[in-house]
Amino acid sequence: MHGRTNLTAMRLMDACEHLLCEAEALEDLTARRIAIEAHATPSAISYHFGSQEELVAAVAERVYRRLNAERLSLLRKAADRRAPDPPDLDEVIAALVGPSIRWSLDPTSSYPVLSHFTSMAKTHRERAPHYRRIIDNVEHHRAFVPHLKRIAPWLDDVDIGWRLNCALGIRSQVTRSRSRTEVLTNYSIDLDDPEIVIARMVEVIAPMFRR
Amino acid sequence: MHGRTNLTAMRLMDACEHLLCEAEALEDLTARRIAIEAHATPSAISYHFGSQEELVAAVAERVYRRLNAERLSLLRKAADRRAPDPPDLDEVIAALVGPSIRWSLDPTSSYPVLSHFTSMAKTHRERAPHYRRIIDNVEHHRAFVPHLKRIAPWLDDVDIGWRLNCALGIRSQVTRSRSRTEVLTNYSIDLDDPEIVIARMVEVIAPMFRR
DNA sequence: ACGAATTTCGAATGCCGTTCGAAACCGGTT
DNA sequence: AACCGGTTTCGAACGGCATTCGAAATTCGT
Repeated sequence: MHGRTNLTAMRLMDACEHLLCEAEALEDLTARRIAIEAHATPSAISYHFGSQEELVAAVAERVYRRLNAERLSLLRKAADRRAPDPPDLDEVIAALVGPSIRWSLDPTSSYPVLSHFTSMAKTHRERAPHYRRIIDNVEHHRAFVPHLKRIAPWLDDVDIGWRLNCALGIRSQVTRSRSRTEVLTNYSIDLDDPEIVIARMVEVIAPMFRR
Repeated sequence: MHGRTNLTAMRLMDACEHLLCEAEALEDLTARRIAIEAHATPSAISYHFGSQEELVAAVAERVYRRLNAERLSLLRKAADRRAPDPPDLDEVIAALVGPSIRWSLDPTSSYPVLSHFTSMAKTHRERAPHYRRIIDNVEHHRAFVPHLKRIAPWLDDVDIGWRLNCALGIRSQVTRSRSRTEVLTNYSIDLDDPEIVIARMVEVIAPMFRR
């Protein structure tokens, strides 16, 4: 009953993810198109997920898990490399923002799902539980706190969290407001090269954690 | 013909602005509701603006102008206070992000128009000319470049533009992802006090412009 | 006061997401 | 092999949406 382990439920999620990646704008995603691509009918979406909104949320959650796994893996690697000393600050920052940057520039990644999802959360009521469950989930960001605290022991948890939040804002600006970033930097930075962009971000974020 | 200096065109813009401020989500804004509030019919929107989208864009542009005027006024004030010496860095940053922060916390301001507008630009095709005209307009940001360059002469235009862009990302994060900011800072910062928030932002942005 | 141009209106169009009852399908029991 | 309850699929609705368009109404220069 209403299971999402069902075969067509899976096909609906895959179709939705694929369409979200291809879609230039969120309005290109319609229940009818998803259904056709999944060889099902629009009512299957309501049946298995309750609504199209919740289908997208389920897909976004799946993609988020993949991205966060990559982030945490890089963080662990950075911590292990220097253990038992504190990890390298630049490396930690790169672990935080790197995966998003690389995904957003990789045309084969599912990054568009995430940007479409957050804009959908704003278009519909953001307070809805199936949105908050995903948006307010910051466990994967909290994992960075203890490491950053070892690097900058003079900052307390609030300071660290605030700086983390600022770093995420910078990342969003770069991944989501590309045209603005281009104009402000006079088209002089190669925004297609993830490593250049990450280095630029580290250059700006690292000083937040230094005296 | 299709003029937006018309009386009902004005009433449509006012109604649209008002509804956008009240609206919890963008989906609450419908052509019918706008028309009712403006004592007109939905077709009046198409007639005067071409589409609902373009009506919202026109309203957003109007609000943007008010916000940017405030920003530039603060910047000028900061420059004048120290002339002919370079202005105070903290004051320049406060001029850049302050108005947005204050507006976003002032329930009587039209700030919701701007956040709804940017999320609408993402929902519909972002490349459409009436979006780019507004989003890519960064003249009011460019005005900050020469002042920042005097403060940090070792940075070139690209560095300054990049840091400006990062500062704007931080601002967006704080104004638009409030619940995330709250969680990451353990609810320990009073996000309702604009001056506290601005001080926190200066604390993080200023180091970008120091050696 | 007339006529052309501008503005308003209301019905119709074609989308959209979702609902709902009937049909189809499935695995386990007689 | 026939049956059956639970699960899934389907297709025809429904109401709401933005927009179009021709006809009515209004405005304004003459």
